[in-house]
Amino acid sequence: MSLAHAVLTSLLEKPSSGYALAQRFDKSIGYFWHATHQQIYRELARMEAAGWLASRVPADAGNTRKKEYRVLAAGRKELARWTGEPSPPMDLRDEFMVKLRADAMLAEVDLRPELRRHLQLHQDKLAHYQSIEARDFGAPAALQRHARIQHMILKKGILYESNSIDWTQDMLDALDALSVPDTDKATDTATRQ
Amino acid sequence: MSLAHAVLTSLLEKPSSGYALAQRFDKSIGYFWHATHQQIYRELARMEAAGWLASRVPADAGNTRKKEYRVLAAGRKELARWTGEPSPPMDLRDEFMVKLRADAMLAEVDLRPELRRHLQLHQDKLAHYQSIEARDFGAPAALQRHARIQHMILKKGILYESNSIDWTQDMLDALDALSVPDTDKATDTATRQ
DNA sequence: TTTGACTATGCAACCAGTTGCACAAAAGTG
DNA sequence: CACTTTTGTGCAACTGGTTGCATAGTCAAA
Repeated sequence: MSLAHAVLTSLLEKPSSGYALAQRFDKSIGYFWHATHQQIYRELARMEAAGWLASRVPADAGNTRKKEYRVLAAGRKELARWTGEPSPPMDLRDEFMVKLRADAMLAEVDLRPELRRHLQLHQDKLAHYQSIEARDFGAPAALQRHARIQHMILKKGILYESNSIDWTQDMLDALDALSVPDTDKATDTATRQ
Repeated sequence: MSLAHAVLTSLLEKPSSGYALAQRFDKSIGYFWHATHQQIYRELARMEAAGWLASRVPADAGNTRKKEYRVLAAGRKELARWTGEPSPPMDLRDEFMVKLRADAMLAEVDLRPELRRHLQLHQDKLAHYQSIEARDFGAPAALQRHARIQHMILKKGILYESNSIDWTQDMLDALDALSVPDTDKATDTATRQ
């Protein structure tokens, strides 16, 4: 169970309502752990029942059902415990790679338009990350521990996107090279591995 | 549903039993789409029911329950259809990044041993990918379409691992710098491994 | 010859994540 | 004033993935 811990971390950074949490999730921890509002509400309810969180009606609630959650000592302790556990290495689960591999066998679809679309998405995301970097980590001073670590995490995202841009471009070039040449329709098969 | 399509692709590359498929999965398509034997058997049963696959008892079955599956025209068609659909960009889901971020707030656990463990795992995986590359894609000739594409996919894995190695090393250096107070620079070369 | 490792398939229960829907107050817009 | 959008919470059903267990034949070594 680690959505719970992602939520705990986010709440530790700033006590919030479920809604605000869902919003924030998409643009910080959500880079490495996406979640829908449904999942978040469900986890908040569970964790409150487990005594990891407490909720209160915030000042700006009006007469809405808005609730603000904060982390209790038990939640903090659980988060520390979990943080010390070993993690499995991230599993890449890239649907598009499967499609490319399928197309390597079938050669029926031109995947270049989709590659170009992905290229654009990666470029947008990179630009977005870089603007966050400039805004939040531009000053070379102010290097507190938590800021340093968060900066490194953001850098991982930046690295990943740059990487993806380069690779996608190479893949496009390779497909161009394959589709231009005059002949050789090698579709059949018997592969290794 | 895309485990089904990953299985179709793999079967298209080579008709196999569920067991063999599960084995192979771990070292080819499995780099980008992991699955347990349970999932694979379940998908095979579903797809056979849907008429995408046919099974037969292979010659080397003895009197075991071994079955060999192959892709039928309907399965091929479905795979082509799916391949043409747009894919969502891969979602990174990295538990360890969440832990780092939690530790940025808590500062209770030393995550460097775990980082070193991950560094080793990435290095092993990179070495493994590179040995596959040397074995299967070493010859600069023989560049058939499907081999070119598969090589590019492998390269994506290589790029990702190199990337991860660099970043993990940087993160270790950053944590070293943070844990040694006041003495600027002293740790520069101390931790290179 | 029994034990253990490996090949091979599968059921059942569970847990996590997704989707569709519904409700309701607040704030902005024509 | 009516209308839409945004903020905010939540249930129910479903799908996909994981875990534990059960079964059974083959093969090699103790």
